[in-house]
Amino acid sequence: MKLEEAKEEFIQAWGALGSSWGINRTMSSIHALLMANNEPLSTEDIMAALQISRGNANMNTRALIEWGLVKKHRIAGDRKEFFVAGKDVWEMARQIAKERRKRELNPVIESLEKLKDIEENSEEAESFKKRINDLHDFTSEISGLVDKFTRNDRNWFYRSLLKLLG
Amino acid sequence: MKLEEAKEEFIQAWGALGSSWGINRTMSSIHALLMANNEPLSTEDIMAALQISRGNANMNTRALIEWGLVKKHRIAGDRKEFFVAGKDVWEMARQIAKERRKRELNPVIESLEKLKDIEENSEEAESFKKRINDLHDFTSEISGLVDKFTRNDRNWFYRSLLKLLG
DNA sequence: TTTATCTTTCACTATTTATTGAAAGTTTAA
DNA sequence: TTAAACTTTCAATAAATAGTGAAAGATAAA
Repeated sequence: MKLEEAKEEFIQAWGALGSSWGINRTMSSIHALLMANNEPLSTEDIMAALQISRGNANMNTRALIEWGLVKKHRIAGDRKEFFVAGKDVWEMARQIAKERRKRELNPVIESLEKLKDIEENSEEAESFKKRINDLHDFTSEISGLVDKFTRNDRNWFYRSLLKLLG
Repeated sequence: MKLEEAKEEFIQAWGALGSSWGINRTMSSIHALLMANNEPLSTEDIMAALQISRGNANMNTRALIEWGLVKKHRIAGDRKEFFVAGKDVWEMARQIAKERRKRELNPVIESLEKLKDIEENSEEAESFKKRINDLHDFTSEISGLVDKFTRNDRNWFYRSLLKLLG
């Protein structure tokens, strides 16, 4: 397979993965494009490579920066902004986990906490309370795991995982 | 808080979580509705509770059954089908992990494998190959972990997790 | 069989989400 | 300052996704 062809397929595959994870296709395509290219790319490069509008390119590079997956990069003597993707896969995973915990897990945990105090004591109410409690315990556990994962250095989780899977 | 109020809020929260995970809102609302109710519910019950059409209720209960999150339940002397959600949170998590691995992780791993054989040897190609390799290693590792999680009994993963976090 | 009851399908419609592009805003070199 | 170079915003539009409901398809009691 030729390099350029491989890059295109990679952008496709990564874009598809993103959209099944609630991340929009363009955002993950830009991420893939930047991962596939070592040199920093400008907004114009991105527009040309993915055939998208300036507004779209701008919004999504900014989102990637917010997620901590991409960094701005200045090139001396050029006024344009350039973008580069982080190079470390584990660091990338950590950033994604961190964002998603913040956006998705935390709100659900909060909701579940609010739902804990139900004034009724019927059998039905007790059974509902139990489920809510189980869910709360579970999501808190996962949240704690993700937190440890995002806080620790790269090797910590990797070593533990190898031990776990060994 | 009153029980009925709590149920409604739970359905809301679970629906919102689902949609940020690429699962449609109705599907996760039905799931929440069934989790909130011990007794089996019929399609009509679901239609009434969530104010949705028959077609929609049918499609999404079927999807939940495919995902292994909900089971059909027959009530003697009644021709209607009733539905119940599984009661065990860990079992639920395992089913979701299993489905998502199949639908999302596996295709990406396949793509990455195909991308490994690039005929070029330029510096750029080598660097791209390295990234693809790193990603492949990472996704395979995660896939392996998820696989162990889905195959083993509830306590295995829980114990491993505690060890990992200890 | 027949027929009443229940389930599934699917073309159409509604809703939600993503994208565009032009105008407004910002920055910096001269 | 000014004005060229670049970035951001946002109302309008397009595209994707979800939902409806009526009709067709099953199923099973009589």
